[in-house]
Amino acid sequence: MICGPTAAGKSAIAATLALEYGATIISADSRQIYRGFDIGTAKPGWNERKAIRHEGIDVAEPAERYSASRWASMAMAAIREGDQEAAPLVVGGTGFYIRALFDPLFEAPEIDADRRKRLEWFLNPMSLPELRRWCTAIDPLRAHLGRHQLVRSIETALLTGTRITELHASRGRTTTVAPVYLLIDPAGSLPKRIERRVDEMIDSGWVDEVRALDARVAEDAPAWKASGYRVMRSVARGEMDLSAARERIIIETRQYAKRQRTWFRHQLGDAPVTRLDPDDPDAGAIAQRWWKETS
RNA sequence: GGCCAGGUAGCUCAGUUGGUAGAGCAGCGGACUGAAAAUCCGCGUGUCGGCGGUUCGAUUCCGUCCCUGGCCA
Repeated sequence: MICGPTAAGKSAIAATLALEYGATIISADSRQIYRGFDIGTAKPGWNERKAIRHEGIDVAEPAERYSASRWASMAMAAIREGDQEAAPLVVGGTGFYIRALFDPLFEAPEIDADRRKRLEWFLNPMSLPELRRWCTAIDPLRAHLGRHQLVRSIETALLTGTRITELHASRGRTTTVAPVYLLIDPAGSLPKRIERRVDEMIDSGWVDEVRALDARVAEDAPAWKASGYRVMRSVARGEMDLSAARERIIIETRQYAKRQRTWFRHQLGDAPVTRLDPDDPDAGAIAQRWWKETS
């Protein structure tokens, strides 16, 4: 399990290990799942994908709403199918997905699509404080969360008759794999790395990619939520100039990396964590040692 | 050189009819159980350009100097 903030250099380290030991890489990245969103999500190139087996990339259409549980079952299947010679390397920055793999989500009761749609019709126009009030009444332990979580809490409680809070409590743990983390985080050089990577993306034709996507992908498709893509879309449409967009995207990416760091600081549980600074001259050796201890 | 407009938080600016100041953005910390690159929550002392003066008290008024932009020479 290799994790860390965006642009930290995870994939280079993962690729080295995967090549050397013939491991499969399972991408734990909620944006690389979308077909066509390549440059801005920093997908591995074709050569790399030819040399190393990758799972979890290009598995959904841009307009599809994906989910952590869907990712987790895909990843679990890939782990089971994989040959036993080399353990697969789960690598990515989507902490929530990774946690869903090792610490399974609660069993969600089926919700009737029609009823759900009708309820969302009612809930979606509500202001945040209003949603909060509803959630306080229905499932108070979740009333401090964000908009999406509030809606889901209310939906689940109303349409299944059971609160998410209760579903958590009653969930049976079915963990079959235990994570061993290699946390990659360049202490001070992350902002520079982010800046460099955004420039590389722009140089590789990101604007053209976005222009083509804009022509065929619905404006509100989930894939557009990948950071930078909405800003790039304004550039493609001539509403913003490239240098302003560049600044904005660098900021967005930094903010995302910060949220990732917060996640990895607190949400990894009791699992063993090896820290690796990619700027450390011994980085390669540390990665090797980590792999050997893991296998 | 003269005239005008400015100099307040990292940035863009607001404000104080004299009682030492606050927004947005940035930044920092946090939450997170089927949308997670998402969605949310919390955090603001800064020689109010420098030095003098008036005043019980000046970032605010006066003088002077410095800096920036514009116009005129």
